Amino acid sequence: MAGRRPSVKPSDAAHSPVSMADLARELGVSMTTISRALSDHHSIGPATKQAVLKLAKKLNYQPNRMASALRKGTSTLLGVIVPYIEGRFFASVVHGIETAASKAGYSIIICQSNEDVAQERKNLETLLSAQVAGILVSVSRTTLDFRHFDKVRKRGVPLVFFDRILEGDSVNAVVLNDQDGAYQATRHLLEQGCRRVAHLAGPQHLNIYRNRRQGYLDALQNQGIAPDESLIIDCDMTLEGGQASMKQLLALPNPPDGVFSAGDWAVLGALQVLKSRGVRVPQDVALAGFSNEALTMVAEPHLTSVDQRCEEMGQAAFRLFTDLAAADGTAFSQRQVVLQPQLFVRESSQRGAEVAGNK
Amino acid sequence: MAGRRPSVKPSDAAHSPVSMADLARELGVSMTTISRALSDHHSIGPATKQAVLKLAKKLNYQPNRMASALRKGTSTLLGVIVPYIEGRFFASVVHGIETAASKAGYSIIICQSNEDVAQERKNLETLLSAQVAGILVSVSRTTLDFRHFDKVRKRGVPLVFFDRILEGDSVNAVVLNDQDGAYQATRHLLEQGCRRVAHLAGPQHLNIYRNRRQGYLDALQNQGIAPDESLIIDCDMTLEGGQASMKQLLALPNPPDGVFSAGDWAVLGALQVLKSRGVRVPQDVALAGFSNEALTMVAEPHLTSVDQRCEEMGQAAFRLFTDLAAADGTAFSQRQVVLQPQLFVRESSQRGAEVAGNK
DNA sequence: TTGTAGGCGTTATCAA
DNA sequence: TTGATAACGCCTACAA
Repeated sequence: MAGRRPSVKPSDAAHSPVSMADLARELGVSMTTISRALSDHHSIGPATKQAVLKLAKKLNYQPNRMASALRKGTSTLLGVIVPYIEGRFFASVVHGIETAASKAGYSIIICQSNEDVAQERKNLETLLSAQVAGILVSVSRTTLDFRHFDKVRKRGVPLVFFDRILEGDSVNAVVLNDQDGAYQATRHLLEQGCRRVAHLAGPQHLNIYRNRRQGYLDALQNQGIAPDESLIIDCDMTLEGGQASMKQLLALPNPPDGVFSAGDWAVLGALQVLKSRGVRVPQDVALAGFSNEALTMVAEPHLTSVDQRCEEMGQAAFRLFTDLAAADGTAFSQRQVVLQPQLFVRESSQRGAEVAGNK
Repeated sequence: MAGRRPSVKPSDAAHSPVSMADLARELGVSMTTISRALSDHHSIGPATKQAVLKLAKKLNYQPNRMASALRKGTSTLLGVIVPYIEGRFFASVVHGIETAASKAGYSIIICQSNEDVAQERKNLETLLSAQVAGILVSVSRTTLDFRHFDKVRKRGVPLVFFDRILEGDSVNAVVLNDQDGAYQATRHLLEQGCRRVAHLAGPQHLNIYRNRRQGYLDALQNQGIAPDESLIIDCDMTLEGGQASMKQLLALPNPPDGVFSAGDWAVLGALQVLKSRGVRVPQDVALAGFSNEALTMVAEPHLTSVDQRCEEMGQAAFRLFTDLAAADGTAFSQRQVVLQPQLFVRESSQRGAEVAGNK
């Protein structure tokens, strides 16, 4: 191809970018004309417009979004705050947001709160100071009130919460119907013939885990089964936590024949304990988890799980932002988008004739 | 806690942020004074300085980073381009970058190229147009030349590549010593008594997979073993690809007793095939993978794998950026940082007395 | 259809 | 130690 690049010249110093003023000077017209040509304004001669565009391309003109934002008072930057970016869920949501945002001409600034309110507060300041057009946030585990978000509202910056929200407050949010997901999973276990379904419950101060527990209870009630408190185990949703919980359940005088866990790692822990004790899955104990992590397809047997629609959540969050931005601060009426989760049935819960594959 | 928030006032319109001019007016001093007080400039009376800071806090003043950047010609925004954000590797690297960056007062803008050069080109324009202070990039799979990066250099914007780089070109980069990682893994298999070690090789146009293959060959040579071409299988590094590759290997007249895969998903596929055929792991065939994905601890037996030091890579990339920025365009001499991978030995390759646990 | 001029919020230069 | 003033690059009344 092109010959090898000449060795870097020492005097290859920063080449200042070309501005509208440069184009104007070059063409002998005013900056207004340039501006209009580039922004596809009406009232501009097609000839001049073409000339401007051509020169812009030739000189490799790049608009300065900062200057534009400063002038217009609104940028094309979007702030996103997540507890952490690692792990399937948030990474996928961010993927969804970024994809939708970049299509619409927005860039996203990512901040991590590391599950710390203080950091979350700082993130908010950083983003406001960067003049973002909107902020999308999933609150940290340690966020107990909303006061620090008031600044954002006062500034008229659209604010959208996703997944983790503080309940009892009126906010714009995109959430998963965790309750229904849990209901689906539990009902499925019951339909597979389970009579005593246990629940590994997550930290109850988080809305998502409260809702999953409620969905579990709903499914039992719907089948006329009275909940048994000894079958509901508090669990931190880790692998080890799942193992401990399962041991606790097996130690019961009347152990369960099905387990619905609010998380996949915990249900994996449960599976490991069952296998180590020679308990058959799903014949003796059927299992279902929540999140549809990659591990569900690695474990043996494959684990039934509830999918959280991560990408859709990201897309929906972005759309909600654009809606709010379009409403232009006039109607900050709180809007909630609720996504429907989907149960993926796999071997760990399938007691029927043949074991259906992945899907 | 605090009483319930009053219902949203309809006239709760966008409250324009307080600027330096506001502070100046309020205190009856000039904007220059305000600026100096806030930027901790010398030559300012301690009394005035205190007054300014106090008022700033009271009125909740937030500096406008855009205006500052416009004036100073350099922002505190950092652009990051990755092929995709999902998946453990890039998410972790981004985590590392963000953590280091936010400590230093930078915010990061994330772009995904979706493994597409055209998109990558667009990302670059977007970032330049956002006036970022630097760009960190892991090139897409379809990037075959560097021309589109020249613009970045011409602008004097520090450019750092990480993990995936185009070889033969002089760039600033942080990479993993893939060759050594592969060498470690292969040597380990040989030390466990394997005589015929196969290799599942990734797409050879990517430097990382070429280097892993080379490391494999080096280890063989180091033990005086002549490489057997039939034991080196081209694989797309997916689960299915790993399955197919393993079947191919088992069909050989003289099948291998060890497999080093350039990726974890492929080695998982291999494991599945071996188990389904009743071949014992690690006794009959020992396995090792690359990436140290979460799945290595889920599979049974746990999989030996090479860790990529994702977070360190992110940190190192950011540090390299700051170094370049400090050099101030004077010395764009290419600098390479090479990280040392670490082999995590687990059950899938451990033929010794007792099977050591994780870590 | 085109041009002039002022300003977005900040910082740097100069003079007081 | 402080203040007036001019930029940075862009947009947009308003005037021509």
